[in-house]
Amino acid sequence: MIHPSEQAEPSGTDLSPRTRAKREAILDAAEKVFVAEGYAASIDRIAAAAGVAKQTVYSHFGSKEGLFRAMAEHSKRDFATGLQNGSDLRTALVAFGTAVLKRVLDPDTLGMQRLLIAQAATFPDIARIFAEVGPARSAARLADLLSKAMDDGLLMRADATLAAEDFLGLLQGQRRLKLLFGYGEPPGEAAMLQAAERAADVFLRAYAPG
Amino acid sequence: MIHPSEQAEPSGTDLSPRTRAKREAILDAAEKVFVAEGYAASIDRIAAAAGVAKQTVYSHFGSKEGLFRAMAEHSKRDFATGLQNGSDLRTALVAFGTAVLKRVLDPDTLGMQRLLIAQAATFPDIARIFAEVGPARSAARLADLLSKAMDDGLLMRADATLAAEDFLGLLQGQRRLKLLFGYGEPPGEAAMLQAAERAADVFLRAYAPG
DNA sequence: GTCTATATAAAGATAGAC
DNA sequence: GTCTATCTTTATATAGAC
Repeated sequence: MIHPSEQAEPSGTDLSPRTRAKREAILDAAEKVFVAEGYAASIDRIAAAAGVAKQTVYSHFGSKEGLFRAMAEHSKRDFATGLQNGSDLRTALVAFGTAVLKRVLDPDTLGMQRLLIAQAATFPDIARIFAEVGPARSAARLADLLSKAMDDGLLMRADATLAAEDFLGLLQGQRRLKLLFGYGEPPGEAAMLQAAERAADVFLRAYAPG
Repeated sequence: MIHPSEQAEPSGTDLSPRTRAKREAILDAAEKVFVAEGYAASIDRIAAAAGVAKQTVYSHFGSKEGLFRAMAEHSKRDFATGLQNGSDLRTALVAFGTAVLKRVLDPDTLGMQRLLIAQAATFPDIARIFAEVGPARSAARLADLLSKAMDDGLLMRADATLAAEDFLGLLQGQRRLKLLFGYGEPPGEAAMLQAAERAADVFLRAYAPG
């Protein structure tokens, strides 16, 4: 049951502007409605939210599963977190940590995380891809930074990948999990900065050279 | 729409053994089927898995929501993690850490976690209760232990609650999250022990006294 | 309390006109 | 490509007999 529209990013250039606009509207509506109501959300509601007919949704995406996959793909853009070089280690860690928290604790992002976790058993590949593009990529960049810091004698010698895991663990603590369970409120900017500073300090104590 | 059977643990003693047995069978089946298929699972399937008629499910729990709540309540039993005193600090941390990992990374438990996270928006109270009974209670006990260790000069003076968060963060890293997303395989006993030892070592370095 | 049989509503998916 | 109208299946929930 492979539908031509179910391929990865099929929205090439051979579509009229009007068609492209509708396609985008459907994907945006799907993201909003799926996040709000889960996979149980009906195509009817998504079509209504997008301002199109239900059949238009099926013309574009073939099935509910096709729409879901396209939506996940569509919302995957720029999920990794950058890393600024040049500054001293603590500053870089704090900046990186704040950026990560800002992304993973954002209410909308949390909704998408819940949705993907909920469907992890049904669509294993989708959630997996998300897990790879998000945390894994950030962790790899961080490991690079830490590895260089070890070379420079700023940190004790250790497995840089594990050290990166440690920093991310310290950074997020149980907060992200709790928020996924709906427990507690998302922290503001100030609280996120504070958490990143605390994580950096604890991490630097643990990995102090000598 | 309050149904008498939707109260907390209504299965008192005023039920025949046969009735109680069916009730238990339904709750067990509900746990299994809900975890496997999500909240989208049909009452039909649950009734079939329990070996009872659909109507029997409704007699006991009134509605799908009532059944879901009762199931969550039912599966909540003994979710907190014990803590052994007496041994030295590192040993206690490793034992505690291993016990926590064994619980939160267990495949069945992960399924329940996914289910509750998926329904966090629909039934905020349920997921919240789970978050409280599980991690929060364990964290509180750990904080007690750490507080005493600080009094004894085994750790530097610090906020014990935050220190407990740090240890739990180091312990779980990104592994729990990744598993929730369906990424990677659950670790075996040896890997969990190793992770707990690593977390303990990093933590003790970060919180070394003086 | 427990079963079989049924009412009713809603959702995924399709047909056919423009 | 997009719409309106419709088919078909399945799910929640209920009625009534034992």
